[in-house]
Amino acid sequence: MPYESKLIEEKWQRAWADAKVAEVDVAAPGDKFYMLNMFPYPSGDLHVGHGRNYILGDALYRYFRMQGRAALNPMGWDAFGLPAENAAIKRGIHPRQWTLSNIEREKKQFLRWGILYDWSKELASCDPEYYRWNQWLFLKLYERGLAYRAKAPVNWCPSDQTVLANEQVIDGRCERCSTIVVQRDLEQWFLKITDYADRLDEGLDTLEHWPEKVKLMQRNWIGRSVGADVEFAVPSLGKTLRIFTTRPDTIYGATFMVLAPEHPDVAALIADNPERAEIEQWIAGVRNQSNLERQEAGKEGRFTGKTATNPFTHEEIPIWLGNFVLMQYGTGAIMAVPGHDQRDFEFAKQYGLPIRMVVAPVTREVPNVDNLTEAFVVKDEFAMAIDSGVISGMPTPRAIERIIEEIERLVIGRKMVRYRLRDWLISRQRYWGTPIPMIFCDRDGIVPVPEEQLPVELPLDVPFTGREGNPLAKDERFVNTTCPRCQGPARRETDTMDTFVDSSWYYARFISAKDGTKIFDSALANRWLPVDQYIGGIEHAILHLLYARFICRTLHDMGLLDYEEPFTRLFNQGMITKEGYRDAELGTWVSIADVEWVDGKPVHKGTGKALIAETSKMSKSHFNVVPPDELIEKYGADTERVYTLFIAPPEKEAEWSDDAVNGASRFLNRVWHMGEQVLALDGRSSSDREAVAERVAAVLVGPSRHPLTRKTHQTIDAVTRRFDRFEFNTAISGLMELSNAIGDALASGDTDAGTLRESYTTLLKLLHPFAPHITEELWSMFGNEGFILTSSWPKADPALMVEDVVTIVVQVNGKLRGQVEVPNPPEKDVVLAAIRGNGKVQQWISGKEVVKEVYVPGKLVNIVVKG
RNA sequence: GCGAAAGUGGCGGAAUUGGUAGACGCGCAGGUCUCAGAAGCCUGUGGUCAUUAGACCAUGGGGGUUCGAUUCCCCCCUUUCGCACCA
Repeated sequence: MPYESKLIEEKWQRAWADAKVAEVDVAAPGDKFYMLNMFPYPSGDLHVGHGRNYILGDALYRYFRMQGRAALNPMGWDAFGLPAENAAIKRGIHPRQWTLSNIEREKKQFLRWGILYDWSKELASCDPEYYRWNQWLFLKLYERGLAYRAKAPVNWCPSDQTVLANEQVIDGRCERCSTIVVQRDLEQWFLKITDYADRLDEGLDTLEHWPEKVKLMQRNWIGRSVGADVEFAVPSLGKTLRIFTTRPDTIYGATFMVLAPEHPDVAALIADNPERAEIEQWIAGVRNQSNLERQEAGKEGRFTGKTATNPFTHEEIPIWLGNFVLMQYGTGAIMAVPGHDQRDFEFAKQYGLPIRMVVAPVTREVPNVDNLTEAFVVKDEFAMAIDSGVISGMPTPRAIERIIEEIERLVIGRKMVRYRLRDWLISRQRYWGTPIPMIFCDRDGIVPVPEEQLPVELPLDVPFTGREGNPLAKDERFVNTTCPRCQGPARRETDTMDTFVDSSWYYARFISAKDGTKIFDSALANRWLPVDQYIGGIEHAILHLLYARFICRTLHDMGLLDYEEPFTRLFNQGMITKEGYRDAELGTWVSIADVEWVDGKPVHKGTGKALIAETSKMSKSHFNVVPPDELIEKYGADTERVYTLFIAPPEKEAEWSDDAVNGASRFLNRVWHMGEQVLALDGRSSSDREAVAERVAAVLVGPSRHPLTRKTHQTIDAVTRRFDRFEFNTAISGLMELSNAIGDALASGDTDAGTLRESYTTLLKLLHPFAPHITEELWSMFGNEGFILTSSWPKADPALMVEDVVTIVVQVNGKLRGQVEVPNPPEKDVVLAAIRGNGKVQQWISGKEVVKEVYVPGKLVNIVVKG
């Protein structure tokens, strides 16, 4: 009987769905295991690259089920977002309709892959029943002072009349229309993630099962720096300017100050400067530049005309403005120490400002300032302060501590920890998102929408032109409302929330997805959270995961959750790439249908122009997408699953190869036909004396120590360990080895039916997470009741795993001279060959007299050689 | 520039604590079956030399530790990724 993947797969997909095998009663007791794939944005078609992510999760889910865990594996949709709105503008489909039809398509695809989700807990962020809790969360954050409104510079596309996210700005231009993006100051809503910077940083230490890489990226993003804030007096203004520095020990070398052009005190500083007009013009120019342009322009600055007093040297030092000082970090002002900071050094050189050395290498001469080509930046034990008052002679780490004490004693500043992290700007001038539940009243100002009025529903019948900003702002029925306080006329906030807000707490909602009375059930959430295994792409290493960690802490502080960390274990799978072809001159991508091969080189069919082959992420615009449908049609979903996990270690990027899929297909076909052979064998021998003798022998002598049994138990052990370590590729190779061994045993005919059957059914169980349909079918063909999915994971018997190995120790005059392991029972020749073949051991043997050779199975053998 | 990870056949990649480098698969070659092809099955497949037995060389390069190094240590080279004027 041929292996009919299509029939088998449809059959079992229906059976699992009918039996609701993946539905979990969250109130029932059990050894809970919450696993979660990052919920997808429903963009339409899923390709094999997406498949890797979900197949991997499903394999794990099935493994945990077979291990007897109460595994929960829910799925939902990150359904708000820009692409839906763009589709509406481009094709005249309502974002909601577009999104919902995509959800249907993707859901079907999950089913076809044989992925088991608990669909009873499905959620979509564009559903008012979901986003009302998003709004509720916002109100709670507002109550706690964690949501605030402020003016901030944003990316504005003058052509599209809208704000763009940073990701939507490509090389300073609008992603859609290529118009140059400008900076605009707008009133925006922020979430105060900076209040949690320290806790988010410290929490990383508790995440033992997160990839080091992700933790490091988050740590860098948060950017914790320890230093000091110091006040510098400005006598002419009668006030002080506060700076932040991580190197207070270099304060004796601070020969000037630099402020960001946006600094609030700039106006006062240049008020009576004769060059004021020019300086203001320069500031305006700098403010208009993007960060990139600003950096490319090099170091530029202007002298304010005023000076500040260095609190330690008591010198008057000039106050400059500089394009390299950022208003968003620290205090927007620095003390410049050109001798020991490269940026200050470059600025000083450019404007001829004094440079002074106040740190020197411990072991070498003090570098001569005049010959200096770069700043001397060393802050370890091998540097010390010089010419620096009380800290002179101290190694840098000690000098930093000491000078901070001094700063605090003089009450001119204090020790300070600062973070690079900025507050989270969540306003989007976009339609397809959660409306921010706020009302503007002329009398009462900003008034939150009362909880009982939630959700503030997104009106569905709005026009989409794509050219007049947010359509929500044009909808008078939505905008005009009454003030909850004074009942007078008021206007609604028309900005919607960043969709990262939606995804920052969805994992908790799954536990009580249909609860219409609260955001989630705390008691149940505390039982099921945190997520035991979270799976998703590395592209979310910072934003999504950081926001989720932040919101989890705010929920914790509201008393809704016992946990601060939402995800115990994190796994980032790698991307699947594929070769595509692009025009050698223009760089534009060409459809594979238009590629023709001439002398082994790709050329364009129509024009004959040379093409370059380039491997990249699967994308429609690169014409390198592999849709799963044809693949499943031709080989079956099980083949795609096995191939996808076999292709490479799961965390690595992997290149798709249409040829290599054959390998997985052959493997499953072999397993299928082998099953038929084992079944036939079984039927023949089950009633005869051989089988009875086997069973008697098994009881009397203990289990078989047949090599196939040993291989089977070694495989159980290896596959189990590899599952725990996410080494799916080698787990599958181990299963291929076992299947080869069974095939050999079948072919040679020297293995009894019982041993073969035992090994084969074990293979089916171990293979099930990877190829669920075929194994479920074969399992039932062997007359087993119930799903293989709900059967138990095999256990390896250590006694049956051991290879008999003899370790041979070669000693010369009692001194260890070599050691080799050889399989038991060792023939004399084998031992000698092993010794000769093992590196340099032969040199110790040759010319010496072997006085003793002992061969004892399973024991250490000494070969003592007389020197 | 700063930080991190990684370099093993034609390719994807294996190799518990240092212990027969190249498992498993792709590809390739030969064979079998066939009128022929496809699929399947069998055999071979790191390099050099050798008719064979076998020998030597090989895990980016160089050095070190060790009886023994893909693995541990030092230096160098290359690639990829992240951050990027964060004081």
